[in-house]
Amino acid sequence: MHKEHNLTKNQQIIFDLIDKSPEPMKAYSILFNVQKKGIKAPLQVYRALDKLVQIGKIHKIESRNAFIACHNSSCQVAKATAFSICEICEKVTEISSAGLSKYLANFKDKDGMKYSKYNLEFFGLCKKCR
Amino acid sequence: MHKEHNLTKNQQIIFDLIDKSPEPMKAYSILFNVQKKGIKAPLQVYRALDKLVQIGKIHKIESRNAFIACHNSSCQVAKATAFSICEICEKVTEISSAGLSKYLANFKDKDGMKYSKYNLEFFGLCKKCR
DNA sequence: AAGTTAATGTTATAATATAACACTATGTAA
DNA sequence: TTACATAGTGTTATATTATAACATTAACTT
Repeated sequence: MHKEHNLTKNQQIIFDLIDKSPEPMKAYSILFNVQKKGIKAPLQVYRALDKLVQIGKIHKIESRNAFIACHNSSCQVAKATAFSICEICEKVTEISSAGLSKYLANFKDKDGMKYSKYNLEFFGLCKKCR
Repeated sequence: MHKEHNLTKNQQIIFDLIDKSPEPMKAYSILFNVQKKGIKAPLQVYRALDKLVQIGKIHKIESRNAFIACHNSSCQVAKATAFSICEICEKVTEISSAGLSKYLANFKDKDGMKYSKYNLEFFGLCKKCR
């Protein structure tokens, strides 16, 4: 569940674009798409992306350097993320599994260390590509 | 458990360097360190890294664009990796937990999809930094 | 010895991301 | 309502990470 943040103009433009995209978007592809709206420089994009990630409106898919909108109301603001990634078509889906998130949130390593955050990426073939 | 691969000269040089490093190494830092051994170009480094990742001798820490040697004899050749990362000192440790790897290897999503591979990164503060 | 596959060396360039600085907008508190 | 702090903007330049393309060499296979 997202605390409401009032997005600024740039943040809103970039969030809307990512939110409408059926697939993760890369920073320079975002840049290309918003140039007609007056966002001209990479830094403007990266700044908006940083903020959107911070507040949990989008997530970064680390293995792909790409960004998707968060559609998981149970995800704890960028603190606990899990994705499935198809290695053929590159489709990415956010996983929301109560069991998984509970298991990982409570995971302790050998030293009893608990973690404040995690990111999990599963790879395989999606239905279509199998 | 690693199948034995005969590393080539470049692969061996680069593996040795990473293996001796107490922390993950970045590609261009590797390049800098092996230039005296005759490896002059980024591509030579990236090619060796690709191969080493493929055969499971090293892993890439995706959130850091850095590489560490695999010290986990139970890790299934780059198919199932988990790390803890300290957000202050950036210390990275490979996690080997039979419970965790069993849980993740058997994880199925809502559609019953099983995955052939995963990568998990936990973030928090290490003992020293707490 | 010929064919195949993997690795190398090299130059160039693509793709991803941040530094630094001057300026503007917004919210908060006296 | 002014002044202060904080966050966001616009801009130029540059750093960092990664791959394309091509000619060559090494190693393995039959």
